[in-house]
Formats: sequence, structure tokens, C-alpha cells
Amino acid sequence: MRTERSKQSRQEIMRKILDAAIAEFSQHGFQGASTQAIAERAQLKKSQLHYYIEDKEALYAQVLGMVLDSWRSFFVFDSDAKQSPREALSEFVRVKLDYALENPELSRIFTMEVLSGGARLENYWPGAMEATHAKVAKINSWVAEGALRPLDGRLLIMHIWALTQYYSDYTLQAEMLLESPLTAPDVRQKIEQELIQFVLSGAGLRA
Amino acid sequence: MRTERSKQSRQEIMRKILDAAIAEFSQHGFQGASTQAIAERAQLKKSQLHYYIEDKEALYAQVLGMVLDSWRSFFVFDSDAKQSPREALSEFVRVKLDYALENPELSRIFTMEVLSGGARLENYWPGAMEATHAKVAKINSWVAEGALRPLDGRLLIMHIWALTQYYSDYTLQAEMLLESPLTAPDVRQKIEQELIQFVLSGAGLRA
DNA sequence: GTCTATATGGGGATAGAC
DNA sequence: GTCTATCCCCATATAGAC
Repeated sequence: MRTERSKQSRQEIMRKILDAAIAEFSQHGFQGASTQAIAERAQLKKSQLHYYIEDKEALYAQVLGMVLDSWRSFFVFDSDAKQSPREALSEFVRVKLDYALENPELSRIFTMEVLSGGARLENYWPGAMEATHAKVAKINSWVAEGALRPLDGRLLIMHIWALTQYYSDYTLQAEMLLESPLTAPDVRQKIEQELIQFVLSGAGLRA
Repeated sequence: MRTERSKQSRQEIMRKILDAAIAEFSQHGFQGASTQAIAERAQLKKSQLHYYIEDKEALYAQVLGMVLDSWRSFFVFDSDAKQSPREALSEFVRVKLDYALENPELSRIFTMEVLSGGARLENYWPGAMEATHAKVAKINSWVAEGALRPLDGRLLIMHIWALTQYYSDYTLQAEMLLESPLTAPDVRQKIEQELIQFVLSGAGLRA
């Protein structure tokens, strides 16, 4: 009984620590975040926290890994599927945007890491580039077929990235301009519609 | 003579400090940057640095102010001018992109600040919002005239922001995908062309 | 297994030497 | 006017108490 409750409690604590770490790292990056602040957010004392984690570096690696793993599994892009460019691009934008809106903090951790020089992404790039090249090749083939206006697939991917990532990184600015939280269903739907429309139109597809 | 040389030297030192501060703050944000690292980068000892600056907060304020001032003066957008939508949008994208490519570190400082919660931007938002609303109104009037496809001017501005800012914030990713530094003239020109094309097309303007 | 007391270094900043 | 010696605090991390 005692052991049972204790184990359960430990899981809860670990969950709290992880949430706290996500919040702090996403705001201040690896260097800027303090284990102190993470501990407080998880309702622990700093010295307690250090019992539950290996060290700051490992905790960060775990959190950063969560983002990278999510993205790896989400953005498969169905390279083989025989979707139309319109369907495929819409779907890609929608999935990436949904992730940005639903996991803004995790998304920001990646941005912070890139801004900080990306030293902890070394192992990540090869896989990411491979996955991206597949998407780029698909886009370029659509261009060759005349399904899209002439453009460089790499830039289209980069631009979609930029546009979707904006909604997690610049939530502050966006909410100020829209005078509403991005989580409001009507705002969210409007963003999704307009963004998809913007990308499709930008790629040379009619409404 | 002595005084003269000394004064000159001080200016040079201040310049070095500022450059160092820009580099460090842009990588690690306010919290993450250390006066130690700034001092070293400026070839000073930490204790020396603290003679030349008021404190870390003031140094940061100065650097952040540089970005905000640049943007205030650059993006006037000629609200009154009778440019065509095509000309006005192209010009806006070009100017903002040029700034991102030429001052990536300064641009990143703003992004880092927003990611960190933007506490030090409180005084900045009102002016920025005012300037932005003027642009938005102009865009919306073009939509009303049928010069642009139906869209929300606020979102178009946000999207242009996202796209241009990407080239400073995600330089790392972009250079990896393009397999070239963004400073290479041919790459730079290609980005400018494609980005402007993407925005114009996305806003419903033909090539 | 959990937490506390404590070590050690680096953080920002200053009083006072030159 | 410039720089050094030094302060004090907070950072991360751990050895050992419970």
C-alpha cells in the first residue's frame, strides 16, 4: 500500500517537474532557466528537485526530445499517398498549425534552441533534413507537373514553417493584434482558414 | 592629447561592449546572457565591464531600444502615398527582409524578448500597434476595393512578419536547407524574389 | 526512497586602489 | 578616469541524514 501510493505520487511529481521544465525552458532557454524556478513551479525545493532529476542538462534533453519526437511522428506528410497538392498542403499546414496552437510552449523550446545556436540539435538535423527533402521533392514534382506555380520547394517548406511557428512564438503579438486569445474557437478557426488560403494562394492554387 | 586618445579609446570600448551585448543577448536572452560572457567578448574583465555600463538591465535596454528604434524609422509603409498594393507590399516585404538579413542578431533579440514574455516591451506596444493599425487599415481598404482577394489585413501583416522574421530567427535551419549562407548574394536575391512572389500571390495579386 | 544540510562555483555589482 | 580586489547572493549539484 505504502509503496503503491509512493509510486503513484512519484509519477505525479515527475509530471509536475516536466511541466515546470517546459514552462521555464520555453521562456528562458537552457541557460536562462534556473532549476530554482523549475523547482518552485513544481512545488518543490531546489534540493528536492535534484533528487528527481539527473541534472539540468538531462532534464532539458528530455523536454527537447519531446518536441522532436512529436514532430517526427506528426509530419509524415504522406509522401507516397496520392493526395492532390491542395489536400496535401492544406493538411500539412493544418497539422503543423494545430501543434503550434496546442503546444505553444513545446514549440517555443525548439525556437529558443535554434536561437541559442542549436548545439543540442546536432543529432536531430540529419533525420529532419531527410524527412524535409522528401517533402521538398514532392513539392518540386508538383511544380514540374504545373500543378503549382514555379517555385523552389525548399522555400515553400520554410515559409510554411515560418507561418505556423509564428503562432506559437509570437502568441503575444498575435493576441495583441487580434485582441483575443488564440485559443478562442472562432479566432482559431479564422486563423486556420486564412492561413491555409494564404499558403495555397501563395503556391499558385486557386480557392 | 592624452585626453583625446582616452576619449577615442572609450568610444571604441563602448562599441565593443555593445557588439558583445548584442551577440550574447541575441543568443541567450536577458536572463541567459552573463556579463561575464559579454565582458570576455569585448576583451574586458567582468569587473572592468561594470565600470563602463550602469548595469545589465540598462545595457539590455539600450540594445533592445536599438531594434525598436530601427523598426520605428524603417517601416513607415507610406500610408499616405498612392502606391499600388503590389508596390507597397513588395516594398514592405523587401525592407523588412533586408533588415532581417542584415541585422539578424538585433532581430533575434526582439524575438527572444517576446518568447521570454515581453515584460520589457510594455512601453513599446502602444506605438507599434498604432503604426500597425495604419497598415492594416490600408490593406483592408485595398480588399474593399477588390484590389486584393478577401482577407483580414491583420493576418496579412502577421504573416509578412512571420515570413521575414524567419530569415533572422531560423538562419540556422534555412542555411542547412539551402546549403548556403544566407549572405551569399545569389541566395539572398532568390529569397527576396520568391518571398515577394509568395506574399503577392498569397494576397491575390498576379505575377 | 525521500529530503535536508552543505559544498563549490559563477552570477551581478561596488568600494576603494591606482 | 580606469581598473582591481572583493563582496554577497544565487546557481547547480551532492553527501549524508532521516
